[in-house]
Amino acid sequence: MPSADLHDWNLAPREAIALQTRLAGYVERADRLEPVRRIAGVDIGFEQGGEITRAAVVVLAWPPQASGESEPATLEPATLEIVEQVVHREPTRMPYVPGLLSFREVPAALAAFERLTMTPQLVMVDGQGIAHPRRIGVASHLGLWLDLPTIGVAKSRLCGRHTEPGPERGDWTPLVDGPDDEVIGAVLRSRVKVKPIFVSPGHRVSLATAIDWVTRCLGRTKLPEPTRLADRLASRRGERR
DNA sequence: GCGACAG
DNA sequence: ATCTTGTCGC
Repeated sequence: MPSADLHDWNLAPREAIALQTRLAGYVERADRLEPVRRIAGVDIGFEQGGEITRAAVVVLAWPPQASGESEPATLEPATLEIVEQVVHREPTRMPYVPGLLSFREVPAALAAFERLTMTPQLVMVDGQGIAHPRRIGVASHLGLWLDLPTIGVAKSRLCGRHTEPGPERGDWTPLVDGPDDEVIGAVLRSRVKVKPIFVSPGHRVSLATAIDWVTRCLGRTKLPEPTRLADRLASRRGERR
Protein backbone atom coordinates (compact mmCIF):
# COMPACT_ATOMS: atom_id res chain seq x y z
CA MET A 1 0.00 0.00 0.00
CA PRO A 2 1.25 3.54 -0.75
CA SER A 3 2.74 5.34 2.21
CA ALA A 4 0.44 7.80 3.94
CA ASP A 5 2.77 10.73 3.37
CA LEU A 6 2.04 10.48 -0.33
CA HIS A 7 -1.58 11.23 0.37
CA ASP A 8 -2.68 14.80 -0.16
CA TRP A 9 -6.09 15.46 1.34
CA ASN A 10 -6.58 18.77 -0.41
CA LEU A 11 -6.90 17.60 -3.95
CA ALA A 12 -8.88 19.02 -6.84
CA PRO A 13 -11.77 16.72 -7.80
CA ARG A 14 -9.94 15.43 -10.86
CA GLU A 15 -6.88 14.40 -8.83
CA ALA A 16 -8.98 12.98 -6.02
CA ILE A 17 -10.76 10.71 -8.48
CA ALA A 18 -7.45 9.58 -9.96
CA LEU A 19 -6.13 8.77 -6.48
CA GLN A 20 -9.27 6.81 -5.61
CA THR A 21 -8.92 4.76 -8.75
CA ARG A 22 -5.37 3.86 -7.78
CA LEU A 23 -6.15 3.16 -4.10
CA ALA A 24 -9.15 1.00 -4.96
CA GLY A 25 -6.69 -1.65 -6.06
CA TYR A 26 -5.51 -2.05 -2.47
CA VAL A 27 -8.92 -2.55 -0.90
CA GLU A 28 -9.31 -6.14 0.28
CA ARG A 29 -12.72 -7.75 -0.09
CA ALA A 30 -11.90 -11.05 1.58
CA ASP A 31 -12.07 -11.62 5.33
CA ARG A 32 -8.86 -10.91 7.16
CA LEU A 33 -9.74 -10.14 10.74
CA GLU A 34 -8.52 -10.99 14.20
CA PRO A 35 -10.84 -12.40 16.84
CA VAL A 36 -13.24 -9.54 17.58
CA ARG A 37 -13.18 -8.25 21.15
CA ARG A 38 -13.76 -4.57 20.46
CA ILE A 39 -15.86 -2.92 17.75
CA ALA A 40 -15.57 0.77 16.94
CA GLY A 41 -18.17 3.08 15.43
CA VAL A 42 -17.11 6.24 13.58
CA ASP A 43 -19.03 9.27 12.42
CA ILE A 44 -18.43 12.89 11.52
CA GLY A 45 -20.58 15.86 12.41
CA PHE A 46 -20.28 19.60 11.85
CA GLU A 47 -20.58 22.79 13.88
CA GLN A 48 -20.97 26.44 13.06
CA GLY A 49 -22.51 25.99 9.68
CA GLY A 50 -19.83 23.51 8.69
CA GLU A 51 -16.80 25.54 9.76
CA ILE A 52 -15.78 22.91 12.31
CA THR A 53 -15.61 19.17 11.75
CA ARG A 54 -16.28 16.84 14.66
CA ALA A 55 -15.02 13.26 14.44
CA ALA A 56 -16.37 10.80 16.99
CA VAL A 57 -15.15 7.28 17.68
CA VAL A 58 -16.85 4.94 20.12
CA VAL A 59 -15.34 1.60 21.11
CA LEU A 60 -17.67 -1.15 22.29
CA ALA A 61 -16.83 -4.44 24.00
CA TRP A 62 -17.72 -7.73 22.39
CA PRO A 63 -19.43 -9.99 23.26
CA PRO A 64 -22.24 -8.03 24.92
CA GLN A 65 -22.26 -8.09 28.69
CA ALA A 66 -25.02 -10.39 29.91
CA SER A 67 -27.89 -8.35 31.30
CA GLY A 68 -27.81 -8.78 35.07
CA GLU A 69 -30.71 -10.74 36.46
CA SER A 70 -31.01 -8.17 39.19
CA GLU A 71 -31.29 -5.38 36.66
CA PRO A 72 -34.60 -4.12 35.28
CA ALA A 73 -35.07 -6.53 32.40
CA THR A 74 -34.34 -4.22 29.44
CA LEU A 75 -35.99 -6.48 26.93
CA GLU A 76 -34.07 -8.33 24.24
CA PRO A 77 -30.67 -7.26 22.86
CA ALA A 78 -27.92 -7.25 25.45
CA THR A 79 -26.17 -3.91 25.86
CA LEU A 80 -22.85 -3.34 24.17
CA GLU A 81 -20.69 -1.66 26.79
CA ILE A 82 -18.79 1.49 25.79
CA VAL A 83 -15.17 1.04 26.80
CA GLU A 84 -13.79 4.23 25.26
CA GLN A 85 -14.89 7.23 23.24
CA VAL A 86 -13.12 10.17 21.64
CA VAL A 87 -14.21 13.40 19.96
CA HIS A 88 -11.80 15.34 17.80
CA ARG A 89 -12.51 18.82 16.40
CA GLU A 90 -10.69 20.62 13.61
CA PRO A 91 -11.38 23.18 10.90
CA THR A 92 -13.30 21.75 7.96
CA ARG A 93 -11.02 21.43 4.98
CA MET A 94 -13.19 20.40 2.05
CA PRO A 95 -16.78 20.80 0.89
CA TYR A 96 -19.06 17.82 0.45
CA VAL A 97 -18.90 16.36 -3.04
CA PRO A 98 -20.80 13.14 -3.78
CA GLY A 99 -18.23 10.41 -4.38
CA LEU A 100 -15.43 12.29 -2.65
CA LEU A 101 -16.71 12.18 0.91
CA SER A 102 -13.61 10.48 2.29
CA PHE A 103 -11.39 13.45 1.52
CA ARG A 104 -13.61 15.56 3.76
CA GLU A 105 -14.08 13.12 6.63
CA VAL A 106 -11.14 10.71 6.86
CA PRO A 107 -8.50 13.21 8.09
CA ALA A 108 -10.56 14.05 11.17
CA ALA A 109 -11.40 10.40 11.75
CA LEU A 110 -7.71 9.45 11.66
CA ALA A 111 -6.90 12.16 14.20
CA ALA A 112 -9.59 10.81 16.50
CA PHE A 113 -8.24 7.27 16.18
CA GLU A 114 -4.76 8.43 17.14
CA ARG A 115 -6.12 9.43 20.52
CA LEU A 116 -7.58 6.01 21.29
CA THR A 117 -5.71 3.97 23.88
CA MET A 118 -7.08 0.69 22.55
CA THR A 119 -7.32 -0.74 19.06
CA PRO A 120 -10.57 -2.25 17.78
CA GLN A 121 -10.56 -5.38 15.65
CA LEU A 122 -13.49 -4.13 13.57
CA VAL A 123 -14.74 -0.67 12.61
CA MET A 124 -18.16 0.42 11.38
CA VAL A 125 -18.23 3.65 9.41
CA ASP A 126 -21.17 5.91 8.62
CA GLY A 127 -21.14 5.84 4.80
CA GLN A 128 -20.41 3.44 1.95
CA GLY A 129 -17.62 0.90 1.68
CA ILE A 130 -17.14 -0.50 -1.82
CA ALA A 131 -20.67 0.52 -2.78
CA HIS A 132 -19.09 3.49 -4.51
CA PRO A 133 -18.57 4.46 -8.18
CA ARG A 134 -14.88 3.55 -7.96
CA ARG A 135 -15.37 0.95 -5.19
CA ILE A 136 -13.68 2.99 -2.48
CA GLY A 137 -16.13 4.87 -0.30
CA VAL A 138 -15.24 6.45 3.04
CA ALA A 139 -15.32 3.14 4.92
CA SER A 140 -12.87 1.51 2.53
CA HIS A 141 -10.61 4.54 2.45
CA LEU A 142 -10.48 4.77 6.23
CA GLY A 143 -9.89 1.03 6.56
CA LEU A 144 -7.00 1.24 4.13
CA TRP A 145 -5.35 4.01 6.11
CA LEU A 146 -5.98 2.40 9.49
CA ASP A 147 -5.14 -1.03 8.10
CA LEU A 148 -8.14 -2.38 10.00
CA PRO A 149 -11.24 -4.31 8.93
CA THR A 150 -14.07 -1.86 8.20
CA ILE A 151 -17.74 -2.02 7.21
CA GLY A 152 -19.74 0.72 5.56
CA VAL A 153 -23.17 1.42 7.04
CA ALA A 154 -25.07 4.08 5.09
CA LYS A 155 -28.56 5.47 5.55
CA SER A 156 -29.09 5.99 1.83
CA ARG A 157 -27.81 4.89 -1.56
CA LEU A 158 -24.93 6.40 -3.49
CA CYS A 159 -24.94 4.09 -6.49
CA GLY A 160 -26.15 0.68 -7.57
CA ARG A 161 -29.51 -1.00 -8.21
CA HIS A 162 -31.65 -3.12 -5.91
CA THR A 163 -35.08 -4.46 -5.23
CA GLU A 164 -37.04 -3.86 -2.05
CA PRO A 165 -35.92 -6.19 0.77
CA GLY A 166 -38.46 -8.27 2.70
CA PRO A 167 -40.37 -6.79 5.66
CA GLU A 168 -38.70 -8.75 8.46
CA ARG A 169 -35.68 -7.59 10.42
CA GLY A 170 -32.66 -9.21 8.78
CA ASP A 171 -34.19 -9.46 5.31
CA TRP A 172 -31.91 -8.12 2.61
CA THR A 173 -31.40 -7.89 -1.13
CA PRO A 174 -28.15 -7.47 -3.05
CA LEU A 175 -27.03 -4.04 -4.21
CA VAL A 176 -25.58 -4.45 -7.68
CA ASP A 177 -23.86 -2.09 -10.09
CA GLY A 178 -22.21 -1.95 -13.47
CA PRO A 179 -23.04 -3.72 -16.71
CA ASP A 180 -22.11 -7.05 -15.11
CA ASP A 181 -24.33 -6.61 -12.04
CA GLU A 182 -21.40 -6.74 -9.68
CA VAL A 183 -22.60 -7.22 -6.09
CA ILE A 184 -21.28 -4.29 -4.08
CA GLY A 185 -23.37 -4.42 -0.94
CA ALA A 186 -26.67 -5.28 0.69
CA VAL A 187 -29.88 -3.38 1.33
CA LEU A 188 -30.74 -4.54 4.83
CA ARG A 189 -34.02 -4.24 6.73
CA SER A 190 -32.68 -3.47 10.18
CA ARG A 191 -36.10 -2.67 11.60
CA VAL A 192 -39.61 -3.64 10.66
CA LYS A 193 -41.47 -0.95 8.76
CA VAL A 194 -38.39 1.26 8.50
CA LYS A 195 -36.39 2.29 5.47
CA PRO A 196 -33.50 -0.18 4.99
CA ILE A 197 -29.82 0.61 5.47
CA PHE A 198 -27.02 0.06 2.96
CA VAL A 199 -24.27 -2.28 4.15
CA SER A 200 -21.09 -2.83 2.17
CA PRO A 201 -17.59 -4.22 2.79
CA GLY A 202 -15.08 -1.52 3.67
CA HIS A 203 -11.69 -3.24 3.84
CA ARG A 204 -10.60 -6.76 4.83
CA VAL A 205 -14.25 -7.88 5.26
CA SER A 206 -16.46 -9.91 2.90
CA LEU A 207 -20.07 -8.95 2.25
CA ALA A 208 -21.37 -11.97 4.15
CA THR A 209 -19.27 -11.07 7.18
CA ALA A 210 -20.29 -7.43 6.95
CA ILE A 211 -23.97 -8.34 6.98
CA ASP A 212 -23.38 -10.75 9.84
CA TRP A 213 -21.68 -8.24 12.10
CA VAL A 214 -24.11 -5.44 11.38
CA THR A 215 -26.99 -7.77 12.18
CA ARG A 216 -25.35 -8.95 15.39
CA CYS A 217 -24.89 -5.37 16.52
CA LEU A 218 -28.45 -4.29 15.91
CA GLY A 219 -30.16 -3.01 19.01
CA ARG A 220 -33.62 -1.57 19.07
CA THR A 221 -33.00 1.15 16.48
CA LYS A 222 -32.43 1.31 12.75
CA LEU A 223 -28.66 1.68 12.97
CA PRO A 224 -26.28 -0.86 14.53
CA GLU A 225 -25.04 0.22 17.98
CA PRO A 226 -21.49 1.25 16.95
CA THR A 227 -22.72 3.65 14.29
CA ARG A 228 -25.67 4.85 16.31
CA LEU A 229 -23.55 5.78 19.30
CA ALA A 230 -20.88 7.46 17.20
CA ASP A 231 -23.65 9.37 15.44
CA ARG A 232 -25.00 10.61 18.72
CA LEU A 233 -21.59 11.79 19.86
CA ALA A 234 -20.64 13.45 16.58
CA SER A 235 -23.88 15.35 16.29
CA ARG A 236 -23.99 16.57 19.87
CA ARG A 237 -26.95 14.62 21.09
CA GLY A 238 -26.66 12.44 24.16
CA GLU A 239 -24.71 15.21 25.87
CA ARG A 240 -26.84 15.91 28.89
CA ARG A 241 -25.53 17.92 31.78
C1' DG B 1 -28.77 17.58 -22.57
C1' DC B 2 -31.23 15.45 -18.35
C1' DG B 3 -31.15 13.20 -13.85
C1' DA B 4 -28.61 11.25 -9.62
C1' DC B 5 -25.89 12.31 -5.98
C1' DA B 6 -22.92 8.64 1.05
C1' DG B 7 -22.55 12.92 4.64
C1' DA C 1 -24.50 17.09 7.40
C1' DT C 2 -27.43 21.07 9.57
C1' DC C 3 -31.43 24.42 10.45
C1' DT C 4 -35.84 22.95 13.92
C1' DT C 5 -41.72 21.84 17.20
C1' DG C 6 -44.68 19.20 17.59
C1' DT C 7 -46.55 14.91 16.85
C1' DC C 8 -47.79 9.93 15.57
C1' DG C 9 -46.94 5.27 17.25
C1' DC C 10 -45.03 1.17 19.87
